[in-house]
Amino acid sequence: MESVVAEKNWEAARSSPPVSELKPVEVDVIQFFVQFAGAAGQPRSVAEIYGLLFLSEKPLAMDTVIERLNLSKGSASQGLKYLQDLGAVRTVYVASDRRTHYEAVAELRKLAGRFLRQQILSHFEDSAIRLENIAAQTQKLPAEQRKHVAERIKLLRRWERSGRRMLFYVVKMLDGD
Amino acid sequence: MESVVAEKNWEAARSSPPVSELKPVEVDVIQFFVQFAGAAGQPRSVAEIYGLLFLSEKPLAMDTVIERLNLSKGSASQGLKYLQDLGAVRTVYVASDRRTHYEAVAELRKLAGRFLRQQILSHFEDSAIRLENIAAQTQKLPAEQRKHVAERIKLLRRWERSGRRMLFYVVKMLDGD
DNA sequence: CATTTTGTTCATTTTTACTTGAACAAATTG
DNA sequence: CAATTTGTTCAAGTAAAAATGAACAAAATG
Repeated sequence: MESVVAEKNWEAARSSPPVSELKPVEVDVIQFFVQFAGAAGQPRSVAEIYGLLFLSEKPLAMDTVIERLNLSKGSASQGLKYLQDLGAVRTVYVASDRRTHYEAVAELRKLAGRFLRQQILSHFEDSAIRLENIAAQTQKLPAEQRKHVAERIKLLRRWERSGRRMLFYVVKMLDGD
Repeated sequence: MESVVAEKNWEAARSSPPVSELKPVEVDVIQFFVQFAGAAGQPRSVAEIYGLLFLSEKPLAMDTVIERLNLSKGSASQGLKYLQDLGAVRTVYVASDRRTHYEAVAELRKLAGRFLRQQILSHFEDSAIRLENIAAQTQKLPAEQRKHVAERIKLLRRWERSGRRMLFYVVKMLDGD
């Protein structure tokens, strides 16, 4: 019995607004984002932050994110910065509160479009040039090998163009609707 | 002087066919695949194996792969199995050689199609059901929250459908050409 | 059927990616 | 301008992913 009372006192004596546990819905939605982030090669903490903001009715300050998700200051700061750079989160001014508040960008176009551009398209950046360089090396090869290798590299260059075209196409589809 | 001779003897005495170092072109092409694999969340060793086979004129046995890439037996075995399951590599029978030989599947359709199906599409598998479950939970929420949360989950479901549709579309594009 | 070759499996090690927390800087408040 | 709040950075710790190599199994050879 005593222990219960003690616990209650401790609860009551805690620093001002008691940290609200995540509600079941929140847990599930965040979990949903986390699982997707896994597929997209994004760290768990980033997905958690986005999920929390996505479901939140109003913008949240970093403190709140830290408390509700039990994250470290570092992860929260870096994660929010990352999301902001990605364009998945934007800052919001809240009157009479010094702290920066964040809200989720919830438009698939922007979200997916920027993600594809930054995470995937960037990998195509120098690949064309690199393939040129490789193709150049072909010259120095003995005749028998040259033919086959050149063939393969030609194929690679076709793939590169196909991939690029397809990506642009997908991005365009997203933008258009 | 003696030491040099000794080295030469040692060289000469090595097990039958000397392990050929990777040629510059091979290094570059493999490096190309490795960098791409990074973007696609695939392990380096797998990319190396595929790269080597891609450029090889004839199918290679596991031994050769191990020697030329300096891989462990384990990595080679697992990597080849993985690539085979993915459909990126196929086995080839070579007369008068007991060992299994492997060659790269070099058709973008098959390659990318299977990759998208196995690595991405699978993540969409249960997501629809999970979103249903989440939506159901909405009922238990106090009225004020319910509206907003329900809205968000509806949005999520739209995203899920969009993503799915787009993926199917891309896969179809690949198959069709 | 003993021996060698070929290949798989998996516990362990190594490497990489992620997270933490403390030190610091900058802005704000009284 | 001292004290507090807010936020960033980064060295160090932790967890997750990948690679290794030894033990094992299966098939082939002589």
